[in-house]
Amino acid sequence: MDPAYDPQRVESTWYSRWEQAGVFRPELNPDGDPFCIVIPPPNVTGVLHMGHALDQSIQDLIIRRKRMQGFAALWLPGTDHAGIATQIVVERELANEGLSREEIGRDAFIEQVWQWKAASGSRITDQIRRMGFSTDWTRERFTMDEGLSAAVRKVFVDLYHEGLIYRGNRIINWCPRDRTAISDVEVEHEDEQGELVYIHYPFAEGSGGIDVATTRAETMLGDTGVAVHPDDPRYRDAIGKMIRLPLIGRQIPVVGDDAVDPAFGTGAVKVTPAHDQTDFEIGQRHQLEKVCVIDEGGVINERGGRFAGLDRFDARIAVKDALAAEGLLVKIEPHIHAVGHCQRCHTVIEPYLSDQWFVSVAPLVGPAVEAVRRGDIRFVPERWDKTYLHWMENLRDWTISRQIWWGHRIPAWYCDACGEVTVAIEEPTQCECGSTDLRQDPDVLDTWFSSGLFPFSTLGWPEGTADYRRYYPNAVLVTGYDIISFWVARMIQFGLHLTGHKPFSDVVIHGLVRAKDGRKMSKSLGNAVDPLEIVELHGADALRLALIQAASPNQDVPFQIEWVDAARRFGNKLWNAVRFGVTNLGEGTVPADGGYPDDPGPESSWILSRLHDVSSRIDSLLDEYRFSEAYAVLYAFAWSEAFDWYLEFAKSALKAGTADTRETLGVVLRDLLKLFHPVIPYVTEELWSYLVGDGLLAAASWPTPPPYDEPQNFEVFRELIVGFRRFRAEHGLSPRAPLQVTLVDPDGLAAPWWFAQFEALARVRPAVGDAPTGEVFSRVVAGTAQAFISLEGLVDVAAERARLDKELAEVTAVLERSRAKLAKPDFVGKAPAEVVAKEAAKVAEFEAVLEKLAAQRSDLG
RNA sequence: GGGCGCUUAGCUCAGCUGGAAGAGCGCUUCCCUUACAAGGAAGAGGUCGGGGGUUCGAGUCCCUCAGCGCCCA
Repeated sequence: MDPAYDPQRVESTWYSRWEQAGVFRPELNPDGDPFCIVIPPPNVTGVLHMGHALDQSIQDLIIRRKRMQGFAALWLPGTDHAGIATQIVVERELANEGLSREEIGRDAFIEQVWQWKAASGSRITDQIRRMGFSTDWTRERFTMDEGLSAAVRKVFVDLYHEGLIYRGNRIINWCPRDRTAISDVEVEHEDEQGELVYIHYPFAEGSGGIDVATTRAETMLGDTGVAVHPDDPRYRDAIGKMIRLPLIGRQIPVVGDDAVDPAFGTGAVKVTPAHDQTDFEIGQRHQLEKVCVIDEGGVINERGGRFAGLDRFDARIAVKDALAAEGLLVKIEPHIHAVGHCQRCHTVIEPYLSDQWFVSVAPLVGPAVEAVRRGDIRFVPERWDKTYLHWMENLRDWTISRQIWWGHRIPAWYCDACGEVTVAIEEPTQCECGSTDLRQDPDVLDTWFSSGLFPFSTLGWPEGTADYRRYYPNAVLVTGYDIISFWVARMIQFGLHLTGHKPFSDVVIHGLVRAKDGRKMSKSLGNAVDPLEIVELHGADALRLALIQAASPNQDVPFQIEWVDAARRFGNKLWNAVRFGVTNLGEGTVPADGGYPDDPGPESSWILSRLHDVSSRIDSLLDEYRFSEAYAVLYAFAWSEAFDWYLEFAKSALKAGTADTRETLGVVLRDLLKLFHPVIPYVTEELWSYLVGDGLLAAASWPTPPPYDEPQNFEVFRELIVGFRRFRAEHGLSPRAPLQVTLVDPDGLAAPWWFAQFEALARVRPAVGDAPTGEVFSRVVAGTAQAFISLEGLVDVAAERARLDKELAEVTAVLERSRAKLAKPDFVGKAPAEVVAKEAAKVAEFEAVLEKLAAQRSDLG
C-alpha cells in the first residue's frame, strides 16, 4: 500500500468494475424487497453543478446502503430534454453557420437536435459516473425516448378526453425573447423601482375626465376601458360614460368593477384586456374589446398607431412624451412593484393573450392535497408540506403548450374544412367531417409535463411491465426545495390520477448549495464552484463527504472549500489506519462478514461495544434521513475513538500477540469501511481490496455488529491517561519526560491491563500505594482514584496552582448548581426519578473530586 | 400584504420528542513516537439576538421586539 492516499489514482478504476460486475442493478439482490429511487432528471444540455452533487450524493448514500442491506435497490438515471434550453443551444450552433431553424425547417432542425444529443448529451451522465453515483445505467431513460414519448401522448389524449386538458384563449406568461408561453412557476417576480404614471383620460363628450395611474404607460395603446370601484363616490357618476382614449382616439367605456382598489393610485385604472391578467378578467365581465398592441417579440404592432415598431420599453418613454406634449401627463411618482421575469433568460415577461393548451388542475389538486394531509406521502423535514399545500391550494391552470420545436409535439390535429379538433395518439387520416386536410398543432409540451411522469414512465408505464409492477411506487424522492412546485407537486398529481398510486412515500427535501458569501451560485455572478474541478483536485469522495456533512436538513449551505480539504484529510487518515491494519494483519485476511471475537480482552471489548452503539445510532439516524448527523457521529467515532485510541491500544496488544486484538482490529476497520462506503465509495472500495480482498465492498452486506459490555471504569482509565499527558503539556515537559507517579485507588478501580497502556500511551509506570507525603505533588483525579505526580525538581508550582484554582472553580460551580437543584422540593418531587438519581450521583462524584482537589491545592500552599 | 425560515465559539454551521453547550476550519503550546506532519498530544474560546412567559428545569415550548433571508400575491 502507498503510504499516502491519492484520490486520483483510487478513483480511476472502480467505477467500470462496479458497472461490469452489475453491482448497480437491482438483480444483484434478486430476492430482496424492491427499493426504488428515480433521479430528478438533469437537463440533457446541463453540466453537473453543486446542487446535483449534493442531491445525488444523498441519493447514492440512501441507495448504496439499501443495496448493502439486501434490498433489490434500483436507482434509475435519466435526463430530460429541456425543450427551450436545448433548442437555444442548437439554434446557437446553427447561427454560427449563418443558419436559423426557420431556414432549415422543422424536421431538419429536430434531426439536428438529435445529432447534438448524440454528440454532447452524455456529458452530464459522464459526470454522474465520475462522482461515483451508483445508478443502473442499463435502465437509463430520456424524456424523448420512444417509450416515454408514448406515455406522454397517452396522458395527453386521456386527459383531453376526460376534460382535464383543454385549449383556450387566455392571458399567459409570454417570454418575448424565447418567443414562447411559459407556466406560472417559470416566472420569477422581483421587486423593481418603477414609476406610477398618472394620465388624464378625457370624457368623449363634455368637459372633464378621469385620471388613471399605471406602471406600464405603453399598454394604454391597447386600452378598451376604464374601471373604477362601483361604490367609489368619486366616480359613481362616471360609470357608463365614454372616454376618448388619448393618442389613439378610440372611444372606451367607464365600468364599475369590484376588482378595483379605490386606495391605489387615483382609484381609477385603465383596462387593457389583452395585456394584463386582471384587466382580462375585468374585460370578460364587461364585454370589453381585446386589443393586442404588442407582438410576440415585445414590439408595438400596427394597432399601436404611430408607435408601431417601437420596442415596448422604448414605447413606454415615447408614450409618456407624447402624453406630456398633449398636456395629459398629470404626474409621475416613483413606485416599487414586482415585475415578472423569465426564469431562463431573465427577460421581462409579457402577459399575453393567446391560444394555448392548459391542464385543468382543480380535479387533480384534491387527491394530491389529501395524500399529503393523510400522511400517505411524507415530507422530510415535515414543514415543507406547508409550502406544498399552500402552492397546491392556490394553483391556477397549467399552461402546457410551448411555441418551440424540440419536445413532445401536441397530438392535436385541426381540420380546416370544419374547424374540428382531433386529439389522438396516432395521427388521424381524416377528420370526422371526412376532410383529409388536417394540420397538426405546431406546438410542443412543457418539459415538466413529461418530467412529471418520470417516476412511472421510466419503469415502463403505461405498459404493465415487470419493472413497473416491481418498482412502482418509488420509495423516496430526494430534491431541493426550489423544485417542489415544479416537479414534486406535479408528480404527485399525475401519479395519483394516472396510476392510482402515490408515486413515492417519502419526499426528502434538502437545502441549496450556495456560494461562500451565502448568495446563489450563478454564472453571471461568477461565484459558481464547478464540482468537477473540486473532484480533480480533491476527489469525488472528499466532495461527497463534505457535502453530506454540511447538508443539514433545514438550511442552505454556503459552500466552503475548507470542508472538502478536511474530508480529503479524513480519507488520508482512513487510508493510513487501514494500512496499519493490513501491515499488521496481512493482506486480505479479514472476513467479509462476521468474525466478531467471542471473548475479547478489555480494550477490544471497549471498541466493540462502541462499534455496536455507533452503528445502531447511525442506522436510526439514516432511517430518519438525518444524514449529516449520522456521518458526524461516524466521523467522530472513527477518528477520535477507533484511530486515536484503539489503534494505539492495539499496538502494544499486537506485540503481545493476542488473537482477539487481531480479530477486533480487522472487524472494526472493515465495518468502518462498510459504514462509510455509501458516502465515500471509492476509497473504501480500494481499502477493502487490501483489507478483505473478497468480492466488492459495493456488494457487501451492511454491518450489524453484536453488542459487547464496556469494561468497568473505562472512563476513569482514560481520564488518568489524559491527566498524565496534560501534566506534561502544562509543565512544558517533553512527552518522554519521566514522571514519578503513585496511584491511590481505594476502591480498586484499576485493572491490571491498565498499566501496560499507561506505559504505552502515557509513558508512565505508576506505583500503587498510599498517598505519598513529604514532598509536593500534583494530583490527577479520576473518579475515586488519584494519581500523585511528584513535582520534585519542577519550578513552576505557580502554574500548578493556577490550574488547580481554575479547576476548583469549575467543579464548584457545577456542584453548586446540582446541589441547588436537589435542594428544591419541586425538583425532587416532580422530576423523573432517574433524573433526580442522576443529579444525586453527580453531586456525590463531584464532592469527592472537589475534596481531593482542595487537598491538592492546600498541599501547594 | 400573506406564508416560511434564520440569529449558538474568531469564521461557516450542527444541536431529534426540554434534563451537565458540539463539529469543521482558524488560534495557542509541545512533539518529525516505525499507520498517518494531509499527523500526534494538550489547551484557549460561547450570559445560545433583546425582553417576557410556561415548567422543578428552556439553546430546545409560547408571546413579543429587533435584524437578516426565502417563497407567494
